[in-house]
Amino acid sequence: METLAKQSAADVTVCLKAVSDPTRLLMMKLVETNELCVCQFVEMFDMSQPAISQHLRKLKQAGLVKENRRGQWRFYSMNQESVHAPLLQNILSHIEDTDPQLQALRAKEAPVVCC
Amino acid sequence: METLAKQSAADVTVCLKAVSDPTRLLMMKLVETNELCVCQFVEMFDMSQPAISQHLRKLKQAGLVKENRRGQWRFYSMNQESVHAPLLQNILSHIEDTDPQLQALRAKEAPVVCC
DNA sequence: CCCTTAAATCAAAAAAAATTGATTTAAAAT
DNA sequence: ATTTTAAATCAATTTTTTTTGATTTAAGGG
Repeated sequence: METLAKQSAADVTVCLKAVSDPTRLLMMKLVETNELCVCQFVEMFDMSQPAISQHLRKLKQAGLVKENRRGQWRFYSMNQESVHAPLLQNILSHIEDTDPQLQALRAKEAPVVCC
Repeated sequence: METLAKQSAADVTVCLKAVSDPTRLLMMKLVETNELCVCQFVEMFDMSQPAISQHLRKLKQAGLVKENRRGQWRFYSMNQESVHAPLLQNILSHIEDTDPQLQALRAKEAPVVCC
């Protein structure tokens, strides 16, 4: 059961550019099911807060994630309403769940103390 | 009927990086069915020969295309044996055939005089 | 052989993307 | 109101990617 939503080549490029960075691809994989806040990304990826924010900004600009403010935190999750959602899901489905990088990130996800 | 070949996130990134450039994405779409030589790409995309060669090099390094030498010409076509082929096909299937850029390129394809 | 042609390679320049440190915004809690 | 905390934004720097012009390689044809 696959939605084969077609788009222009230019649109596909927007999606691919957003997700062709290893950090952002993994971010999308994490956010496919979960909702995560910025501080969690910072801990998991061991990156500076502005760097994470910039990556999230690119994902948001491409329409791939949606932002959810709750208190002082901002949670990000996959934007299922996006034109890119079918293509993106498709791409993400090619990443094996046993991927070491992905598993390392998920291992860090639990013990987060913030938010 | 879809082969859902899974790969590591790092592998997926290799494929996405190769194809996240508008020129290279369209190159792959053209080469999905056809075999094209360098001089044809140069004419169709109206780009310098070294620029085209560099793009083809990236596609080849990622394993997305295969090279076929015939006389003084080199023909490129999609490498179906690649680990990335299933993902790539999937991505390409999201581009509509009515895409204006794609159609403009295909219109230029016929009157090529070289090779 | 020499000349032509196709296309790769190379080094340099230009353009685009990522990262950083500092600052700002804004929500909550005191 | 003031302080704290989360995260965005900004400007500057660094890194990566793309493009260019020149050169090289190699296949054919005379």
